[in-house]
Amino acid sequence: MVDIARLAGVSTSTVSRALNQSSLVNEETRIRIAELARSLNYSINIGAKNLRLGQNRTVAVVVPYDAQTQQHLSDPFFLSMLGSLADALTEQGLDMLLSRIDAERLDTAAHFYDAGRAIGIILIGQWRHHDQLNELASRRVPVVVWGAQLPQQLYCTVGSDNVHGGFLATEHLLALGRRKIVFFGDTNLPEVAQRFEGYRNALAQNNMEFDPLLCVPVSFIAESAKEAVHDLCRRNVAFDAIFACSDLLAMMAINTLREHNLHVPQDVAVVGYDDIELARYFHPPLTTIGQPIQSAGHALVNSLLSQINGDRVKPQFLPTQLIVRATSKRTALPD
Amino acid sequence: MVDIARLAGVSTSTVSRALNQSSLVNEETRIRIAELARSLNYSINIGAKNLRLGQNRTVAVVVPYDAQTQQHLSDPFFLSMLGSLADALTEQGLDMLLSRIDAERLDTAAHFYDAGRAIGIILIGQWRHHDQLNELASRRVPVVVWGAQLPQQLYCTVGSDNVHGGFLATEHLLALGRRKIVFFGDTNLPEVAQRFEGYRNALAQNNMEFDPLLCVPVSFIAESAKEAVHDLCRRNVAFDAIFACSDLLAMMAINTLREHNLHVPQDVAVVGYDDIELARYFHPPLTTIGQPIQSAGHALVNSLLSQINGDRVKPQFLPTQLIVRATSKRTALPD
DNA sequence: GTGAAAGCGCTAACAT
DNA sequence: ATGTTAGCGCTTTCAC
Repeated sequence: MVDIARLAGVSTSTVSRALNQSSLVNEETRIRIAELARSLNYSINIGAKNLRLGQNRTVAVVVPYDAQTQQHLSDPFFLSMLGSLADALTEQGLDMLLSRIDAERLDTAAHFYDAGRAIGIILIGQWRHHDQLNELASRRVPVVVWGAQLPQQLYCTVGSDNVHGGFLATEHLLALGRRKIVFFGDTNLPEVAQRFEGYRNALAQNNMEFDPLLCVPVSFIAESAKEAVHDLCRRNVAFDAIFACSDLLAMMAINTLREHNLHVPQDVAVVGYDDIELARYFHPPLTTIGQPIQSAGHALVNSLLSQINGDRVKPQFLPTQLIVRATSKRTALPD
Repeated sequence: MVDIARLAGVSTSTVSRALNQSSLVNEETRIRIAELARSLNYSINIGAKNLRLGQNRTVAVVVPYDAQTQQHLSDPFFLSMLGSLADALTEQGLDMLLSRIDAERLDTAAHFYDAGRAIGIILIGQWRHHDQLNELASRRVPVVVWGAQLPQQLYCTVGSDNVHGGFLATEHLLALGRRKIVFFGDTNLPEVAQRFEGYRNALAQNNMEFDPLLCVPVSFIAESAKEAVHDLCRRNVAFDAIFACSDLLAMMAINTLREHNLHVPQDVAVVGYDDIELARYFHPPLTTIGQPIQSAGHALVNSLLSQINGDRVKPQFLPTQLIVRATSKRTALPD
């Protein structure tokens, strides 16, 4: 900037004002300075500007990385979420600092805020550490979490209506006449627990008893669905439907069923969760529960900004929607 | 920091030194300061530190966004790449600033560098603007591009060996006895053009003539593969194999072939490109060309760092590999 | 309309 | 081993 000032024959104050479109500066000099800056490929140093202004336009987006189950960025659902966030942040003129942290230490996400790197944190997935997130919130670190709303929650979440989603999926399978519906998911994770709650609600509403044998604790990595199916077959568990907590699990389950010579949807109907882009292209096209990813990005960013703005923000639910495709088509049931 | 200094009864210099593990500071006071800092959730302000030191540990990762074809972050391949980059950057203690830019204005990516936000740029995909990238490089903006090596290239690329990949795929199909191999891809894109070159090389090596009818300009969005297949069938073009430039295109093509009652691999063998995670889970499991994504992240980051370090860096090729699965199984050819 | 000077939070000579 | 001081690149009072 000092170079520009010298070349333009003015002081740095004037250059600063010119480059910030101040109305106090002469139109003619402003243009001269602007052109000089462009020809030198000069841009204002954002770091210095932020330091001086005590401001910042960066948001940290943090994807927890589960060392145990290895589900990190592998699920396409995350990618859609990142895309949606990138759009929403760009719209607000915010930059996105992307990072991964150990899912067991969600509290470390605060570092970006403490170190002044970011004005707030968007955490994709809440995993098992409700307590750590509460601690962040009580420290007044601006944070929004994509996940489920839990009792005694101090932090702000945005998430889809998991209970309703689980209910929709199960109700749909029941309406098809399926009676032995397997649930695939790790109920230790809050979101999955809520989907499971919806599953049980649907059963209860249809006066059906819940069979613990049919609830299989499957992590989010695809291989675990494969093993789960093998296991069910090995143990001769009778089932005529699967509700899987992610599309990836559903797809993997379908492929594994095929190995056991079980047909989808004739022998086993399958419903997934997320409605990732590939669900539509899968064979057979996958019935699933859609989450409104586009709104998700905006909702997360808006919540964060309100919070930074000092407003009290409430957890937010986004609607879920049943998308019926071929894996749950009505067919003559095998006996 | 001044607060900590006051509370610890020392000067800010001492606090600074203590927090930076300087050996000049008394062990006892260092511990006292460290504990004070922890209890106050204090972290050094990175912006100020960077300003003072004239350093920076942030790399901008830029994903061009093609307004025309809308391929932005939708391809799972990008996600793997982001994951790989996140790993490689973290390993080096670098932060990742993620953003999307208009694919027609790749030069705007330099802004992050000019504004001091990042020490360099990693661009995922080179698209159509070789010239803009050359301009960046001649301005000495540290930049590495995931893409193809082109003639008269001033910037550094890292990419898979596309020519070889295209060759492998085509050679494989020819070895299966396929004779009318359709190529799906937009040869305006350098990487695709190279895969096409490999395709033609394989044909030439087998003394086969290239039929322009069989080269279909398909963009990277899935829907275009669908239309392309419909179009081929409508025009009664005879073909017995497809080599698609991405797995997504291959999958979509397979689904569309099914609508035309064409069986994969019996009627039409299919080979994709990328080996995305879902390729293995698809039905039938997809034969494809694998790119070493894990090494890709490291290669990109290392190239960038060498460049910043002042070394001359050369474009880098990563090996491609044929992964044979079910969509190209040897079968009795229909006549 | 423009310039001089102070200060954002930090570190590194240079003292002591 | 610790304190003093200057300055990183910028913006913004306060003068003129």
